[in-house]
Amino acid sequence: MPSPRSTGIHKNQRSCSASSRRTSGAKTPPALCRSPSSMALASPVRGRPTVDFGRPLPTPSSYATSAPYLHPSSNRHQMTDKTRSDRAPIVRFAPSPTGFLHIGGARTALFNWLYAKGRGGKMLLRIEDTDRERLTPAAVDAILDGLKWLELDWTGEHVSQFAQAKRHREVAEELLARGHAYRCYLTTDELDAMRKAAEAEKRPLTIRSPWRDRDPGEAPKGQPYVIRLKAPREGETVIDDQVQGRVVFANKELDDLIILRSDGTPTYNLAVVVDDHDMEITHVIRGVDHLTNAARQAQIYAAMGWEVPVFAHVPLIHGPDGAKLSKRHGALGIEAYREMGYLPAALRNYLVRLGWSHGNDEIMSTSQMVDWFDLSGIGRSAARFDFAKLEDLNGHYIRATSDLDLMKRLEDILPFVPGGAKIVARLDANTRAQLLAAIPSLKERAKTLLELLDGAGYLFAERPLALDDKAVKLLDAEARGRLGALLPKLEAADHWLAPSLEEIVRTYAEASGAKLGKVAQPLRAALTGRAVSPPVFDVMAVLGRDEALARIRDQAS
RNA sequence: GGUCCCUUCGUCUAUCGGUUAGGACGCGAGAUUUUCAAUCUUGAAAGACGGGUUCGACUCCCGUAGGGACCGCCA
Repeated sequence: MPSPRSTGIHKNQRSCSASSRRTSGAKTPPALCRSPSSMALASPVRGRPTVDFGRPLPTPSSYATSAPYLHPSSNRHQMTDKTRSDRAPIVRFAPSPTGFLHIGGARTALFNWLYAKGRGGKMLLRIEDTDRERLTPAAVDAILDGLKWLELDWTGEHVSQFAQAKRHREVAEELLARGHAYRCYLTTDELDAMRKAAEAEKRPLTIRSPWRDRDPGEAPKGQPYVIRLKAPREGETVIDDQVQGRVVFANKELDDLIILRSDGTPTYNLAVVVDDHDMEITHVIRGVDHLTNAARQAQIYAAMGWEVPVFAHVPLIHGPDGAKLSKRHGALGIEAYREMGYLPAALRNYLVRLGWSHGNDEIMSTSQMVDWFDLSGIGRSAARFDFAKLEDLNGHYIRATSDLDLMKRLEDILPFVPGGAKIVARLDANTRAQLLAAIPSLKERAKTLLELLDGAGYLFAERPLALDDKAVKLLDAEARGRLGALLPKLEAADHWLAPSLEEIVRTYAEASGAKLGKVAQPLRAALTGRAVSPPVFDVMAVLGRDEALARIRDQAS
């Protein structure tokens, strides 16, 4: 649905209407649109009415009832919200180190980074490594390298979630002590049986542990247990999401999530909540695949009486066929894009426009992105990855990059690209200077650094040149004869520069009654071994007098 | 299956309930041209479907269809 999100005003009108389900509107302080609809639903515990447990809860562990009722006409909600949105945001990028940094993660990081940068805030980096079995140490480096290559910086050192396990356990214990959690002695066998039964009866599985209300004294001594959150069974948990709008979950659909495993380690949802709270994260910007987690996390926040951060769940990136990004498509590590010859600025530009827009702006500098980026510009539908558009953008950025910078990028990727090692071996002061001189004409026609390198192939070719099929066709007897006639004129050139060489060739072509193409194409074939290349006069100039003449001589008759 | 989300040219998207529905990529044609690009001009190309609300709906509501996410002692 093309939802009206261009102006915060409109969105607010929408969200404040009684019929609307959505309450987002990041362009204006969220508080402004909270007034009638969400105020009444708001949990009065804290300023932010993100968690709503609706009607009074049956259990003593009721979260909402412990706090004093706040009359909707009070402006405290707005005050609190205002305070928060005026504060510089602290966001985080929190990848799990199970593999490389993929394209979706890169965009999430970008969005976080832009949001923080544009508001004087900061982005923190947290590695979600609580699952020790799936942890790959190399993955942490891959992620760090990927972010660095994309030029997305973060504040301070990256932190390990696992390192906080003790703190997570403390919070679980605190929840237990305060009656917001319980020890559950359900065995995996019992759990499996419940799953199978649910499947057989074709009813949804919602785990209802009998230990929730059992006397802890009945607990079997020495038997392993997990700690589950005593989640509310009635009412609703609502996420006021800056992208997804107001998303309501019926509490009866959510089961008591495990917060501490039987081995005493914290689970993801607990760890995330504790860390986000401790790191004073104000805005959680992540993929929609975490939307249901947000509901569960909101329950933990509520149980602890902590302030819930602003949530923004961004849609996922799909492959070209509309299905989830797989390894066959673009689910490559970010380093793969580097090795395919894409520029970080181009990738950033491409990624920022995937799911987010600023009017009709397509090509934008990083500082413009920082100025313009806003949560309200993010759409709700998934976007497909389109290499053609990325290539186009990359071409723009290649042309806009200075020759020296391009040279540097080229040398950076040379060790990784096919055939790169050979070029590296031949790079010396002389060839490097030649390459640099060739870049202006090369970058005009390259969409990736790889294409640029391919175009530079003539520089590193050795005599006698190998000719491709089209070049062979170009160099027929007539053409070779022309080259023979042209050769002495070129040898007599006063200056070996493109304009003077062009002058000589044009004069010859006119005198011999041939179209310029009839001379230029054979020249190109002789000089580069191909039918396609940068302008021949530039090629000659870059090659230098001796090499160019020698190559022509090789083919002339 | 349950819960939640989504649906404008092939793709990314714009659109304050009133527009000949705009832009970008890609595709076609032309100009330019020593090739290929680049550049310029130009063409084709979209509101999933069905109801409602309204003087008026791509826009708001409901339904249908299609797509996606989640449903672990993974993150």
